[in-house]
Amino acid sequence: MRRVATELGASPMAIYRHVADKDELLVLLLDRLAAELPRPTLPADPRDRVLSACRVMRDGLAQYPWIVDVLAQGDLIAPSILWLIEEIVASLHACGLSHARAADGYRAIWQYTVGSLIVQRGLDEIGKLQRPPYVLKVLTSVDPDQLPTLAALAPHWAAARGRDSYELGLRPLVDGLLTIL
Amino acid sequence: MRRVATELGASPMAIYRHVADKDELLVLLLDRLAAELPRPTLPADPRDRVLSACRVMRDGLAQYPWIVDVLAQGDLIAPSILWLIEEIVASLHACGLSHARAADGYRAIWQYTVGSLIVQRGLDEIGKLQRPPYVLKVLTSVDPDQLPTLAALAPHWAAARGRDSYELGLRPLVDGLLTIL
DNA sequence: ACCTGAACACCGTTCAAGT
DNA sequence: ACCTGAACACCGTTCAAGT
Repeated sequence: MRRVATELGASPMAIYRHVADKDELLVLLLDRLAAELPRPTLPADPRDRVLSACRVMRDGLAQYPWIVDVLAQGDLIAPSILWLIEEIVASLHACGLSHARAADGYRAIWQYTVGSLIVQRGLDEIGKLQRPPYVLKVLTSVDPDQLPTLAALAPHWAAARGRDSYELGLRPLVDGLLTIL
Repeated sequence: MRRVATELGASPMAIYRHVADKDELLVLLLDRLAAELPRPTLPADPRDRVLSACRVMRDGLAQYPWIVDVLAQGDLIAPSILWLIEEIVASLHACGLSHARAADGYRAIWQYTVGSLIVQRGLDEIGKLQRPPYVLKVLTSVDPDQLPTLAALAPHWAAARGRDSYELGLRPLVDGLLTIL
């Protein structure tokens, strides 16, 4: 709030005439950014449509690193992004899922998306600080006798850093959701 | 740091003789909690073993709400929990995944787990505050003409609050990871 | 070797006062 | 109707000084 105020050339309290608290300002900001999000034409195939809509959601949320902190607080949604959620649940439904399963499916996708964004942000922050990642150090210096598989995976962790981490689980997750057992 | 200090009956700066900064204290604390985690006997079937190990990880991390904030910072790992990660990647490997795919699979599972914990914590916080959830209000008051599927799902969101949100996507995700296309 | 007190540079927010 | 200044109750952390 103080930083915004000085950037506006006003006192911190001037903001509180227009907004109840920090949370309200963040919802308004989030909603404005959501409204500016492009609405790309999505594939006709419902399964591809789910995947594409998810990627649009992820990319939109990944645009600003502070959004993740807001999402982590929970109970915040941008009304002007509802069309995207509709797109996802409608496509899940079109894939043959019941309404109940589509709702659960969206929740699972949402959880995965939030997690991916948070983990990615963490990696980016470490990368910016030029500090060697502690997680990587621990994972690549395990005792091969005690933890053989982990030791064998050592070279894979560093290689994985670069690739898009969202795709890793998105396809499997959506595949799994659409495979009714 | 100040709260810990007063709880110990010492000055805030006394802590800094034993620990470099807040992060170091948190890793030590996280590692101690991880060391105390029970090591249950996991199912022999590798697929069930993955699922069980994931649930142990989730339950361990869900024990204290502050852990989520620490994880959100990124680049923190408790060395004394490596046996569980070994368990997961070894089981994925035993299911037929290559080392590279097992590493990617673990990352996907990790992302989903972090997301699930964060979303769940958010819901719990709102529940504690007795405030009616804003997300729920928005989702259950959509225009049926504009967003028909979302409107049809309205009753499902409230019902979903109670159930365990981790299970929602864990099975589908692991199923999807183990289904090589 | 271990701890303390004062201080710095931050937060979000309340409250009374100004125009 | 809109804004300001001082203040409150917090943070993590530095730095010099104490025993």
